[in-house]
Amino acid sequence: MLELRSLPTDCAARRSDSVCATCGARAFSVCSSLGVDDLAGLDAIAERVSLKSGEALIRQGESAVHLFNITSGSVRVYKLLPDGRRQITGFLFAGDFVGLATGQDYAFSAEAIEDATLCRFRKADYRALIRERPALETALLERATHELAAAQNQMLLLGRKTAQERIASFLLDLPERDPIRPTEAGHIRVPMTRAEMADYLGLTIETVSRGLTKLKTAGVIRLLSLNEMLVDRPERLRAIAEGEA
Amino acid sequence: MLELRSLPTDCAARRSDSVCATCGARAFSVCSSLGVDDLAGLDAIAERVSLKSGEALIRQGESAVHLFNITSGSVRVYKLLPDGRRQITGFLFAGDFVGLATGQDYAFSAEAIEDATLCRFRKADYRALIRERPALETALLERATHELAAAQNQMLLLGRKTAQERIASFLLDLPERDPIRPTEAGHIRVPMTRAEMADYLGLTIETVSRGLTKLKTAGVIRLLSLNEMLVDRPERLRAIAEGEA
DNA sequence: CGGCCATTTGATTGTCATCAAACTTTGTGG
DNA sequence: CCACAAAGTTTGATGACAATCAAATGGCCG
Repeated sequence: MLELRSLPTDCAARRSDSVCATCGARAFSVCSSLGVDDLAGLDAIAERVSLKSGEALIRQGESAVHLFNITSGSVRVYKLLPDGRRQITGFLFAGDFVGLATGQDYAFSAEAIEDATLCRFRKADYRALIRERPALETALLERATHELAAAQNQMLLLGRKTAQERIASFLLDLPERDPIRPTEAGHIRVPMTRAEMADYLGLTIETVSRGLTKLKTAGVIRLLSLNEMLVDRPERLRAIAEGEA
Repeated sequence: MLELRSLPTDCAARRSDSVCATCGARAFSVCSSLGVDDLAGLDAIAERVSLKSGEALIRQGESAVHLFNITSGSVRVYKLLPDGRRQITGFLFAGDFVGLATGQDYAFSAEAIEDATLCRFRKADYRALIRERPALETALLERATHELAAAQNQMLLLGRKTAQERIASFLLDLPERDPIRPTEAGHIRVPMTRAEMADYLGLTIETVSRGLTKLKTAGVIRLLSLNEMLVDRPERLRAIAEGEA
């Protein structure tokens, strides 16, 4: 199911968010995403993985042997209850890591929500590498604490915000997480479906749809297509997200 | 407001969860909590802090100069919405760190929910120390990833579980987070109020109270006092928590 | 063009919040 | 040690927001 190729060695040289000529990946590479200059060691232990929309890279309960860094595309991370209820705990984009958590088995699943490319590492290899490169570990710790802060925000959203507030918050957060910046300001790329938004926001599809319609009717946003929105009144959106309306 | 004393140097030697003769702290010390042997350097930059129940150690929005490790007692970490709605993002106990997140200002508040003692570090000092001791950073990264996994569980709880499932989940998780183990199995120490439980579970006080009463009526738990419970049917509690009932 | 799936819109229901009051525990001072 | 006040908790009645059930519309791909 996973299409594998070896990682071109000069990928370590990529620092910008432009296209990499060798491996064709858009956006950030592992190296640039960590802000570390010389990570030649990473190439040696990395495999390149291509996923089509919907394909899984991590399955809850399986042995946690790999660790991934997203090169392009988007990924959903989620947990399931026995009866099938799903909570998406995060959307990940180019530059993000998946599977860092220690532990015998994966405690979550991860799937591409659009075609994606990734770098794959064996955890054992990666741990060995880290021992020689403290800068790598520092960068990872910084990332982990950022993710923890984001997780706390999401808990506030899920525990205490109304449906309308959750939707507004989501529209504000999404563009600053996604490294693919659209040309126009206020333009939001929405690579996920309504069902995925709902499972991320702790709502149903219908409530998400109604909430977006309400924002549209209020003149706060425009729905350019199912996957593209335009924020006409960002200050209004911000006020709604914080419950000040 | 904060009572400060210098940290006795031999605190670094503590490895068990017993009482420290020198500084009087119960449970884990910084050192034992990280599983690192020789952390003499930490003592040099640590201050000892005592808090009475309700006192704050971190205030949302203030400059993030300090970092804490809890020596004894319990702490609530929370975020507020402008209109006062509160989400408690976690309860912390002896051995836990608070304030690791990078960033100019604290993005949350933290207060003691019962009398507590802590070790306080200046972030700048602590960063300098880390540079010389990679083992410390490794331990912190491990902790951070554990906390991330816990945060994902909490998102599942807040986004997709019913009131009854949330309460059952909470009663199952609490004892394994709290290092103070009661003598009897199935005995749960509940150092927080119903209001705090509610703000952690995304519910109201009334719903929490009703849920506990329901568990009691069903013969799943007994309420020994407001702050002590006994689980009579753990398998039942687990089934409820996972939505299998 | 037709079929399928995702999304939107509408009607109704249910769970939990809100409002309200009684009860219990805790701490304080006489 | 008891009496009282204050805070926290439980229990009850009602209401609101979002879920569920249901149907129509719209977009996409063969």
